[in-house]
Amino acid sequence: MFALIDCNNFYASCERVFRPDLNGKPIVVLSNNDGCVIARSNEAKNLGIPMGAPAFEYEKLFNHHKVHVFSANFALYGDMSNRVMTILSDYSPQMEIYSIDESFLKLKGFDLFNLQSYGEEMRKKVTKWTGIPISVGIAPTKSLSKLANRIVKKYPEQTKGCYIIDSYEKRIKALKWLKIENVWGIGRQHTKRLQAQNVFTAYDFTQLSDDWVKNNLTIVGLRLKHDLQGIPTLDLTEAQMKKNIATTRSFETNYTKFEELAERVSTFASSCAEKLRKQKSCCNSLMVFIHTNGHRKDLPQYSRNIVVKLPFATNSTIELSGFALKALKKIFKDGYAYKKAGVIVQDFTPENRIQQTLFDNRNERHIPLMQTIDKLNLQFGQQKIRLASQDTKRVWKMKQQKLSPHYTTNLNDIITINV
DNA sequence: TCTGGGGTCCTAGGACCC
DNA sequence: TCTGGGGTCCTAGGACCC
Repeated sequence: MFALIDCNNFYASCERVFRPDLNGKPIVVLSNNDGCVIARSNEAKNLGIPMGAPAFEYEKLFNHHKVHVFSANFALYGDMSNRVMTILSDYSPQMEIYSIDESFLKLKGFDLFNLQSYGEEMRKKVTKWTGIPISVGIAPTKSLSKLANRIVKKYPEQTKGCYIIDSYEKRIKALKWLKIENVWGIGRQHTKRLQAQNVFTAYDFTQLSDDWVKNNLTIVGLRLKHDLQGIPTLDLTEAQMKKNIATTRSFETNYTKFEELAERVSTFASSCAEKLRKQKSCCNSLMVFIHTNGHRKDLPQYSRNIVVKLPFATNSTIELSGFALKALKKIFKDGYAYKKAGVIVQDFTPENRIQQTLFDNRNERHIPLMQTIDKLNLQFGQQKIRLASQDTKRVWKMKQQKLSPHYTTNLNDIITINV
C-alpha cells in the first residue's frame, strides 16, 4: 500500500501556527511581489477566493471580510516542511517527498498493521509536534492514494483525517466519485479531449481501451490508467539531482534601462550558481530570458530568450554571471518596459567529473574562492558576499508588505511566551 | 498601478551515422 | 522507370505537477 500525506492549506496553516488568534478566520498567502493568491485557508476558500486570484482585484473583498493577508514567507514554509517530513519519515523506511507539502510513504510489509489507526496516529503526531494539520490517503497505488487523500479533504470528519481504499467496491465507488479534471495527471488539455469522448469521471477513464489512451495521452496516460485500476504502475521515485535550476522574478516596477536588468540578471545567475554548488553540479548551458508585462495591452510587447552553450562546465558565480550578462546584451532591446527576467541553468555534469577541453579558459582559482564565499555567506547570512555587478546598495526590493516574521529560522524573530 | 515561481517527462522531427 | 535499411542523438514544444 501507498500513503499520500498532504498538509492542509500548507502555507496558510504555517502562518496560523504562530498566530493562533487567526484560527477559524480567513487567511490568504500571496505570491512574490504580493501578486496573486497562492494559498487559502478553508474560510478563505468558502468566501469564493480562487487560486491565483490577483491580489489587487480582491482587495475590497479582503477588507470587507477581514481576510488576513500574508506575503509569501518561504523561509518559514521550507523550515516547517522539513519538520513535518522528518516526523513522517519515521512511519516508513521508504518515503518520497513529492513537494513542499506532500509525501508518499510506501507501506510494504505492513499487512498486519491497522492502517486506519496508523494514519490517524501520524496525523495526531504531526499536528501536536508542528501545529500543521494533515490528511492521509492510503491505497494500493500512488494515484489511488491521491484519490483517497482527496476524499479526506472533502469529508474530514467522517474519515477522521485518514481514508483507505482497500477493496474493489471502495475503489470503484471512489473512481466514480472523482471528476476527470481532478484526476492526478489529467490537466486541462487532457480533460477537454476526454470529455469529448464522454469521459467525465475517473471510472469512465479506466473503461477506455489501452490503445486509445496510449495514442491520445501517450505512455504517461496509459500508466496512469493502469495505476487507477489498482495495478501498481507508478513507484516511488528516488530523490535525484535536479536537471534544471531556475531563478526568475517579476519586478515591482517596470525596468527600461539595460543596467537595471543587468543587475537583476547578474543576481539571478549568482543564485543559480549557488544552487548548483549546493548539489555539487556544474552546468554546460544557460538560458536568459526577459519579457514585458503581457497583461498591459497598452504597452508594446517584447519577449525573448537565448540559450548559451558554455565553453566549459562551471558553477562559478563569476563565470556564470559573466556569461549571463553577455547573453542579456544580445537580447536586450531599448524602448521596452521589462517586467520579468530569469536565468535557467541546464545540462549538468557532476562537479568532480568535469571534462577538460583543449583550450580551457576555466579558472581553477574560482573553486576555492567559491567555497570561501559559500562559507562566509553561510556564517554571516545570505548575500553578504556579492559580485560588484549585483545590487550592492540594496536598491532592489520585492513587494512584501505583509511578511510575517521568520519565526523558526531567525533568532531575532523567535516567539516569546508569557507564562 | 498592481497578475508567481520552480520543476518533470514524453514525443516528433531533424540531423547525423554506417 | 527505377533510388535501402537501420540506427542514435538532440531539441523544441507540449503536457503535466506543486
